[in-house]
Amino acid sequence: MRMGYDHAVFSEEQLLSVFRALSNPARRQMLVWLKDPMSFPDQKAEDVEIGVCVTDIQRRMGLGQSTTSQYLTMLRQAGLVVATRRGKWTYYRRDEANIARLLETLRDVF
Amino acid sequence: MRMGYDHAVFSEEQLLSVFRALSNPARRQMLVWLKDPMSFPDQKAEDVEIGVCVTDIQRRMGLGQSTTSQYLTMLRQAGLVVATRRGKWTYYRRDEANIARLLETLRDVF
DNA sequence: TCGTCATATCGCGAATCGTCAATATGAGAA
DNA sequence: TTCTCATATTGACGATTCGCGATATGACGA
Repeated sequence: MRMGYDHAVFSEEQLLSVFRALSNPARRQMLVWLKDPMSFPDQKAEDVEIGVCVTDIQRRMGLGQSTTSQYLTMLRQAGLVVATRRGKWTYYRRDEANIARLLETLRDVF
Repeated sequence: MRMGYDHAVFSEEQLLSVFRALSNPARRQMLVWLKDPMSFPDQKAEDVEIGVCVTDIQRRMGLGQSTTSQYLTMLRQAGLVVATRRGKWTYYRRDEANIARLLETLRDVF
């Protein structure tokens, strides 16, 4: 018995949302920075696994609050990050498993 | 002595043009179909290495002539395909070498 | 030199994107 | 309940994209 996917299948729509999300330098930057949550100045070590909160991401990105929130929503809908609500904060972290099988799928396009 | 790149470097601008080019189902389809030039109905075996001409691509895509030409130009500027003019025809083929090192670069983003 | 064919470029309207300020929602604190 | 903070949603508006038809360019054949 095994887990995960042999051959990840993404719908055209899913693929579209992924490429759209990535065709913006700010959103790509978020994704790269989220690889290392501790690289955010105010990140607490105990929250590393749950992710980084929107305000911290916003400050580092230098974008407006609403823009930051929207971009994170896009990344989430594209399946690139996962959001977890805890108290009044929403933490975002990369969805590494999904990103991995996405990279696998890209071999079909590339 | 070796050839190629250890660590492919793409500028932010180049990456942007790549993701923009791919964030359109029609352009992605072109790229996939171009993997096998002989899959185009009127493709001649002797032209396989040089690519497929615009008209053949257009017919298969079902897009307008100008749209097809523009999309191919985008794919070329993104470094995903190469154009070769021969007589009145322009043949397009995938730039496999560049696509390969692009896929390598994506590991940094993903 | 003409006419024709293959391709590229231009110009367009409709749709979407980029980003913001303003406002709404929702959860703790008082 | 009421205030405040973190986040999400809405509305706006210029910039860009989508795909087209019309037109320009460029190469060949007559």
